[in-house]
Amino acid sequence: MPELPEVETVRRILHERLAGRRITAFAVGRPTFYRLPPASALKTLIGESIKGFSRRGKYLIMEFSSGRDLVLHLGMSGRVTLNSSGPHVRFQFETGNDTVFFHDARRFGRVGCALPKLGPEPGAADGFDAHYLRTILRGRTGPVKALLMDQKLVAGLGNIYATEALFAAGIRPGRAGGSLTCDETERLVKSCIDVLRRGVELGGSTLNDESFLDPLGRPGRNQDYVSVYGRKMGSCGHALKATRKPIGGRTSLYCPNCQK
DNA sequence: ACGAGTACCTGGCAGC
DNA sequence: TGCTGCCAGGTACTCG
Repeated sequence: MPELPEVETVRRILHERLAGRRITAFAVGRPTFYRLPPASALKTLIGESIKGFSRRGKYLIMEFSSGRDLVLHLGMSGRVTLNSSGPHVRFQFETGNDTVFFHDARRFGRVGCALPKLGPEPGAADGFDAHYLRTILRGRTGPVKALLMDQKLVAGLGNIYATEALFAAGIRPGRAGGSLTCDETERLVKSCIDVLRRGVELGGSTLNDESFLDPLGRPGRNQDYVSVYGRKMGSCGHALKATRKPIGGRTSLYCPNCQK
């Protein structure tokens, strides 16, 4: 499922390939997302020139020279492909010699949505530091993993990277946010930045069947460096456990030996 | 303000 | 083999 590194991988490829191009056609598939601008609104993008692609958290932003933006969220099964169609195409557009397809089997993706309020991004010069993390965790009784995945507090982390960051910092996912020591908070800041940076450098994570592929159909390489997520044994050599209660509605893995 | 729960959706897979 | 039913997960919503 696309988190910050996967979305950034998509952004880089689309930007490099499509910046400066003009939209010549736009088509909407069926059934579409339950939230998508009407086809008539999308059709008004025909003739617009693509200034480039930017990103905020997990949101991909298509910027036009006219000043208009189209905000895209890939949900958990969204994919963008260049010149390669397939099932579950929700919309597509043509520009130059390329056709860009937006696929989404589970239809959790969104298009044209307004960018919501998002927290700072780990690794960006954005204010995500130990002071900030201490401030948002102070007094919180909810599990630290749920807080890390709350996009209003921290932008970009989903289940995979939050799981990995907590493992790297030696902190159990179910710990109350407010229970972290200063030392743990500092370790967690560093590990969030590290796991996301490595994910971006390696072109995202392509786990077994939850296959992320970039717009050119290439898998990421970060899965070879995943320590916990989707594994039975951690990279530390210990058997992993799932938290008794799901966190934020999803199962959470940790190493009972290395994470306190 | 906070935390917990649920709807949204469907491919894939475990279990019978 | 073929069926059922459950699980995965990001966001937005409701409820206490």
